[in-house]
Amino acid sequence: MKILIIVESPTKAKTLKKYLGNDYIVCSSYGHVFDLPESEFGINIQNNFEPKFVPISGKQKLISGLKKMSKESNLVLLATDADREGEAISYHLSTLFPSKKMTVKRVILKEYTPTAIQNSIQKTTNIDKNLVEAQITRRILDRIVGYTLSPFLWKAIQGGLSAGRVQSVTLKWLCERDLEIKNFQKEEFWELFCNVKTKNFETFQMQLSKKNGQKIKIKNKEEINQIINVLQTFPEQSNPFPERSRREQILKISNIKEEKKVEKPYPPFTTSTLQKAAHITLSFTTSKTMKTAQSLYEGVDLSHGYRTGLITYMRTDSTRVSDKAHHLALSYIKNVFGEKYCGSTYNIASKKSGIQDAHEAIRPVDVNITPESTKDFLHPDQYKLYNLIWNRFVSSRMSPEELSQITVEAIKQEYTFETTQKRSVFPGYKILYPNKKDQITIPENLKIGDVLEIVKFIPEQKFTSPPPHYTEASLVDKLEKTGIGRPSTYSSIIETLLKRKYAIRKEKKLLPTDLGQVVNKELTSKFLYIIEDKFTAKVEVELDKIEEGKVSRIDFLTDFYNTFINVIQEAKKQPKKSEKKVCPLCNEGFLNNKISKKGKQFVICSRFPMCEYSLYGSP
DNA sequence: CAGTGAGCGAGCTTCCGCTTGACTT
Repeated sequence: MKILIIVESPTKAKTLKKYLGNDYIVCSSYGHVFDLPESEFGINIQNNFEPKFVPISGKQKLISGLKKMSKESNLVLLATDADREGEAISYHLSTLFPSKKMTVKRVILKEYTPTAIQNSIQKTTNIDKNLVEAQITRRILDRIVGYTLSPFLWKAIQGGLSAGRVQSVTLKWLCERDLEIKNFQKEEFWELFCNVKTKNFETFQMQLSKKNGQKIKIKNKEEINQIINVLQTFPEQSNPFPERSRREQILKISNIKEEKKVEKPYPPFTTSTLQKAAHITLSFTTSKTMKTAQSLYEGVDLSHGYRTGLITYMRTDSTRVSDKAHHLALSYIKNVFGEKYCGSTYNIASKKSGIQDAHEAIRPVDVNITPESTKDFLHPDQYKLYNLIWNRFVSSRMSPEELSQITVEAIKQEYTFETTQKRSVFPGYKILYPNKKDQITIPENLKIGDVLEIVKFIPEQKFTSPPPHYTEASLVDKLEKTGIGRPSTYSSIIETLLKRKYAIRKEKKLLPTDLGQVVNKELTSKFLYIIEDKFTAKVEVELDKIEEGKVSRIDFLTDFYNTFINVIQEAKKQPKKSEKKVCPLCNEGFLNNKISKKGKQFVICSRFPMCEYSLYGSP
C-alpha cells in the first residue's frame, strides 16, 4: 500500500514527487474543491445558517481521480497550505475518503526542501476544526453580503451589477479620493532660495527655513517681497563691507551639524510589495505581475531539457526566509562583494500582526542562478521581474548603507537659511542598485562664523496639491494596510472593478466611472455599515476568536445577521419625502439616479413613463 | 401578405478566496 499525499499546487506536487520515494502518490487539489453553489443562495438561514457545499463545477473529474488514487493506499496525508483556507480545503478533501478504510492525517509543509519535507512529514496532526470553522464562517458571511446587496443594485440601477464586502469598500475609496480631488482648494505658498558664495568663490544654494527660530510659512508675493526687502537692508554700523555698496549682502554660518545615518535594506518581497514595486518600476499591472511570477514559479527551461522553478511561491504575506536560503545568500554576497557587505548572520523576519505566514517570502529558489545567467532563456518581462525579485532578496541579506548627513545653517537678522547634504560613506546593499546622485554639494571646510556672500535671491511660487488618484500600487497598499483582501485576490479585486465598469485605467490611474459613482452612492446611502473599512476589521477579530475556539460559528453569524437584517429592512423602506427630491415636473414622483446605455449619469422621475422628467449629468 | 417594431413578460445577473489551464480574441 502506498501513501497518498495531497497539496494545493501542481508545482508543489512536482517538487514533492522529486523528493519522496515510490511509496508515495502525490496529487494536487488545484485549490478549493467544494464551495457554495453559484446559482443559488446556498445558505439556510433558518437552520443555523447551514451551508450547502457542492463540488466546484469542472472539478468532478479531479475529485473522482483523488478517490481512485486513494484506493491504492491506506494512509492519506493532507498537505494543503498552513492557513485558514488551506485547513478548509483539507477538511473538504477528508470527506472524500471513508475513514473506516483508511487513516486521514494533516501535514504542514512550510518549506519545500528535502530535509524540511522529511521532518514535517513525520509530524502528522489532525485537522484543526476551529480553523475550518473560521473559514466556513467567512465564506457564509461573504455569500450573505454579496448575494443580498447585489440584487439591490439590479433593482435600483441595472442588471448584472455586483456588490460585496471587499469590492464595494474598494470602490468607495476610489470615489472618495476622486471627490476629494475635485473639491480640492489649492493654496498658494512661496519658497525662498538663495545662491551664496564663499570667500574662495565656491557657490551653493540654501533655503529660507526659519524666522526667529520658528518654521516659516510664506503665503503670497507681498510677504516674500517684504522678506527680501528686509534681507536687503541692514543697519549701516553692522555692514562688514562698508566700502561696498548697500546692495551687497551676507549670511553668517551659525551652525554645522554632521550626523551619521544608516539606511536598512528592504525585506524580501511579499505579494503586495512585489505588485507595488513592479507597477512603479516596470509599469506592470498587478495581473501581469502575477501571471509573470506564476511562470517563473512553474519553471523555465534553462537549456537543461527540463524546467527549473526560479522563484518561491508568489502568493504570500510573509517576509520569512528559510535558513538554508538565508545562508546561501550570505555566502554568495561574501564571494561576490566581500564580507563587509554581508548583513546579519541571524535570520530575522519581522512579524507583522494579522499575517497568516503559510509561505515564505517571494525569493529566488537558488541565489546562484543570477538574472544575467537566465537572460537568454527568459521572455523580457520574465527577466525584468526575476531581476527585481533577485535583487530585492539578495540586497535584503546585505549590510545597510552608511551615510553622513551635513546640515549647514546661516543667519541674517531674524532669518535662518538651511541646506542639507547626504553623502554615502559605505554603499552596503545599495551597491546592487544604481546610487542616487547627491544633488546638493556643500563646499568642504566650512566653519561656524564664516561669512557667505548672497549672490541672488530666488523666490518660487508653489501651490499645495491634492492627494493623487489611486494607482494599482497605492490601492494594493491600502488593501493590505486595511487588512482587506488576501494576496491571492489583490489582483482580481482590481480586475472586478474594471470588468463591472465601475472604474477605468487611465495612464497609471484608477478612476471611478459614472456607473461606479452611482453604485457607490446607492451602497453608501443604504449599507454604510457593511461598506466601512472597520467592518472587515471587526469580522477578522471575530474570526480569530473562532480560530481560538472562543466563539462559535452560529453565535457569530446570528449576531451579524441580526444587525444585517435591520440594515436591509431599513433599505427596503420607501424613502421618506424629506430625504428624496420631489420631481419638479409632476410634483408626485421622486428623482432617482440612473445610468444610460452609454454609461452616463442621469436623473429620472420615479413615475416614468407616466412622467417624462429627466435630466442629464450628476445632480 | 411579409416585414417591422412596439410592448410585454419571463428568466437571468451576484459574493470571496484557493488553484491552473483551456478557451477565445
